[in-house]
Amino acid sequence: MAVASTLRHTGHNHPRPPSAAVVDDIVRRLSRQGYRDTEPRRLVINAVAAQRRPFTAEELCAALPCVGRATVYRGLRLLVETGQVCRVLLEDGEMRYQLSRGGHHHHLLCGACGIAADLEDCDVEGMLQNAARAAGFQMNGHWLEVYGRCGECVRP
Amino acid sequence: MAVASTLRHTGHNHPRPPSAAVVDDIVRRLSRQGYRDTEPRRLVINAVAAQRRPFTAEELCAALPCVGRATVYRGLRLLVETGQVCRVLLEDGEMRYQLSRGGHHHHLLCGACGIAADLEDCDVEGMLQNAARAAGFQMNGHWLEVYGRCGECVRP
DNA sequence: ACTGATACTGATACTGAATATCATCATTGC
DNA sequence: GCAATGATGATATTCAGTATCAGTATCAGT
Repeated sequence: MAVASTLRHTGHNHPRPPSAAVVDDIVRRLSRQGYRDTEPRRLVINAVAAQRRPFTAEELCAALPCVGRATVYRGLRLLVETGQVCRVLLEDGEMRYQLSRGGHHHHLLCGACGIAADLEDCDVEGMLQNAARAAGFQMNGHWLEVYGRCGECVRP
Repeated sequence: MAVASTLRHTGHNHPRPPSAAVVDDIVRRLSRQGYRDTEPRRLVINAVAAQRRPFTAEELCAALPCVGRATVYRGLRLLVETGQVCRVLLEDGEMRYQLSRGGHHHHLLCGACGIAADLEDCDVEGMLQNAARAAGFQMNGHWLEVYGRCGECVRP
């Protein structure tokens, strides 16, 4: 039902060389939880860290032709479950993924170039808590995405 | 990747008798946009209006064994596109649908019984506008879902 | 270093939601 | 009524995601 949105793919669109430190960090955190350090898994993490914008599981598969589909999907799911990758909901309902920089945050999603920036220092929680309580509802969590145009795409 | 959540299905769970006025209203609005008034389509609208909680397309198909699958899917999509049915995002990422009572609003989603109440009178827009602008972002829209427990499910 | 328990991999098969196709039918404007 | 055309639904198809399972790699304990 979801339809891929047409994105204007601008210059800042190349996969970035993933910093080894970031990848090592993730592997270490997985290790601490009993997950092994394998080459295919490192390849997946590497590819995830190389993405510049929210990606789909299929895109990851395409970027990793030498890693089995099942392994890519399992690796991605593991990263989501351990909170190292966060889900990003596009305006049309499509679900994508992105390396999480940790902690609770929301995304500013540019409909033109597809970039997702993090929105921090925003106290929606408090406001929502109050509004929910007023409706006799006990709030435990929320999901928020903000759509629009990033600075790069507004100016010209 | 999304997994169906286990819901405690409480008493307030029967499909409600859909008010003919609501259905007629929807049909009239579709008519105004050039869509025909057909029996299968009315059946779909009827079933949508009868739902007590957010539903999936498949649930709708199951509730309408005498209407073709394709027709159910087309009907539902039409209602979403014309803004008469809104999408509801569950905490686990599953997408469901619900009859929209019109206008922009957010949902209070009970993880226990699955009910979705509307959250009104909540000025997240303003706060988000400011936060986005501060980040050099031009906000055009947003998606917000609130998760927790409804009054019914908290009390006992 | 060796080894055994076991977590991981990946080719393949499978599932299930959603859509495309297309001959037939129903609705609406005239 | 009647023609134009939008809608229907059986069927085939696509595609993302998962289950299976035999074989492999990893790592803790020796």
